[in-house]
Amino acid sequence: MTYTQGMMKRVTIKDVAVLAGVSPATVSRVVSGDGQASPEAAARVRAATDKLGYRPSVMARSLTQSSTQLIALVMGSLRNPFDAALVESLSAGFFKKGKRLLIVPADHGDSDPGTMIALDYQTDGVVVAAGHISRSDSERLARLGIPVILFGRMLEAPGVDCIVADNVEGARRAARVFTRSGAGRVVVVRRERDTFSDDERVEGLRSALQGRAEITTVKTSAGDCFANALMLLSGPERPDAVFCVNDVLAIGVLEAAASVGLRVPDDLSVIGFDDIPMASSPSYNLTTLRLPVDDVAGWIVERLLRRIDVPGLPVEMHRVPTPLIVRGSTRRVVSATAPVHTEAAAGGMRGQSGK
Amino acid sequence: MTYTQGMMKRVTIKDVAVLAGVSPATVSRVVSGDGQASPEAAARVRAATDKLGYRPSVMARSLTQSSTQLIALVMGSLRNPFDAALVESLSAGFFKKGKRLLIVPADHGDSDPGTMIALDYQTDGVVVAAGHISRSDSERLARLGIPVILFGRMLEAPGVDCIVADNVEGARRAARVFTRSGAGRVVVVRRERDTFSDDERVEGLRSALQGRAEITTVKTSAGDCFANALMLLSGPERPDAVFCVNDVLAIGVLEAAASVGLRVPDDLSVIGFDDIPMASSPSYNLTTLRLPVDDVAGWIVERLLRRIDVPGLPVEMHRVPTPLIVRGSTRRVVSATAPVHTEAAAGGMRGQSGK
DNA sequence: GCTGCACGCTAAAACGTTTTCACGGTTATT
DNA sequence: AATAACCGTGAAAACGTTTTAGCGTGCAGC
Repeated sequence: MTYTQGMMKRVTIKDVAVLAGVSPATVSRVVSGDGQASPEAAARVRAATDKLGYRPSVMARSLTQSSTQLIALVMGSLRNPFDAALVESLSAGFFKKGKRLLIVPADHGDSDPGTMIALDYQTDGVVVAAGHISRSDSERLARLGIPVILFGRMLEAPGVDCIVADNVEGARRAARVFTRSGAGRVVVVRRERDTFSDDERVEGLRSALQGRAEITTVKTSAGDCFANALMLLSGPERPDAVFCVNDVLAIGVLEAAASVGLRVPDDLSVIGFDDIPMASSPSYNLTTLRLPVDDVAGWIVERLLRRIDVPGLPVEMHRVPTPLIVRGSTRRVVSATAPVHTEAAAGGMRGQSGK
Repeated sequence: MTYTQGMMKRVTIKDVAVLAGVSPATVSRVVSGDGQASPEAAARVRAATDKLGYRPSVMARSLTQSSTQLIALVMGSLRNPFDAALVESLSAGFFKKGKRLLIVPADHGDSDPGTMIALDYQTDGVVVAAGHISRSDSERLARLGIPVILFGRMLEAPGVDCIVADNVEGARRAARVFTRSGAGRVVVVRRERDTFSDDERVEGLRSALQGRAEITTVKTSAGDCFANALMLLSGPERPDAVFCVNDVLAIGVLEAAASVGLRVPDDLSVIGFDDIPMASSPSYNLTTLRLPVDDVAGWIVERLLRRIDVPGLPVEMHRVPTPLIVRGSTRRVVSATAPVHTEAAAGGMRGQSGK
């Protein structure tokens, strides 16, 4: 099937103007809504736009105005469900506010493609959801008045707001669970590449466990986690507790434990981080530190819009709480003090027995 | 910490021109690379751009040129890992070709926001990865010379290329596995909302099983799948085979089966669709029809770029093969004729061992 | 009857590019 | 030697908007 080659010209403000019998300026004022126009002129213009199906060109508009309604989102792999959920939530949040998301894959060879694209397209803002932004780049953006939000990492730089999970406190909660259940040998499973958040989580656990348990660290990719955990759990010095810097790794460990016949949580406690949907599935039932996606996305949207509105705002470093979600991968202990979220099981009140 | 309010003006082609001692036209020619310029002029211009950190404004450029290098991606929820992987793969693929992805959340109230945004931003193309595009909208885009790629659904419309999994053949392969293992009661689990692909999959299975098995259909959301499967599997008329329109649902069924103590594949065969990474995890080990993400994304990228280059191209309807990946959730039978991919158990060679 | 003023509108400038046109100066072709 | 082709360049137009400046009109206040 071929079709008419008649690639029609775009309908412009001029077309509307002649049809409505007014000047382009008047059309602009009616369309953008702010200027003054007589009711009958406005009516004629509206009729014309409807008839022609006119839509203003953002490109042309952004030449004279400052705003493009575009936000650059620097994102990495979406293989981790948490990241996928974050992108989805951000996308929905910004869309509702009339902002559009421009995807920039991180780590694609070039240095800081986010900055480049933010400049090329005159983005209203930049959200760095994965990867990093260099100080010099962020300063360059700040100089142009383009605000930046950095997730998962702290950076003290002008025009850069940061939002990071409360990693240390989360890890401390995990440590408390381990010590209560009398874990003596704890293994920390983390990603191969060191990130700010992973460092904080591991360091938080280590300091909280100081002297109470023997700690060893394993680095692995998500893909190899199962195999590595297999070796670890079938070796001579088997740990009795494993802390993973995210749920995906934790699930790999759970798989391995099941595979070698270890009973969880009796023989082995496992705690993850993020609370992705899979964590609560019956076959995993993973105790974890929740990193509330929608809260994160919500804060980012609010904060960025706010900063776009009022450019002078001092930067903010936001910590989002990471409540402990107790499930079946850790032994239930009587909690004396710590406020702990538990999940109401179908029938009975699981846990909750606060003293 | 406050910073200098000095929101510097953007450095424009004029600034470069005066610094290099040439006209803006020459700068443009040097920067865009195609025009003719003397070596020494080019050198001076390049020195100037480097010194000032000049980047051309895509917005301004797109006024005179036709291209914005922007592709609108209409996407839905990313909760299904397949969709997340597709978005990631598309993003990487287009980025490598110099195109940027503009996210448009589908089903956000407005009718066809994809069309709107494609018009507003003068997108070079539109990829509909989730949801639909109406015939009138696609025709409107075609009239403006904006090509559309539709994934997961067929639409005969000018300027719209379609790519769809070979659902019927995939479902037929599943049916063959079921009949070989002597399944008599087959349940089809599908999503609540009917989609083109789901319809094809279900219809494919139904027609292939015609008269050989009793088929009933269950509709469920991913969230309720476990609960619904629980009821189904503990009821009186327990099925001996379940076909799910995607892996996420299949995993819910597997969870439920484990929960009620059914042995898979002895008591129950389960087949999914997509082959998401989780499907090959040891605790699920799901037999499924693979929908190869990277092939899909690759085709979309190639096709869209091709069509942007040569606008007159006749539309194409592409079917991507859906090989059967045999794993542990179905009984192994001696295959006489069908070419079947199996996974090498120990080594982890995915697929490849086809006869 | 003037002056001053708000109103509705248009003409024109501005935004930052690319592209067309024209113009000298070389170099190649007859 | 005359003419044609070509090359590098700059001035200016064009792209589709918004915004500023300005121009009549009608109206209130003296």
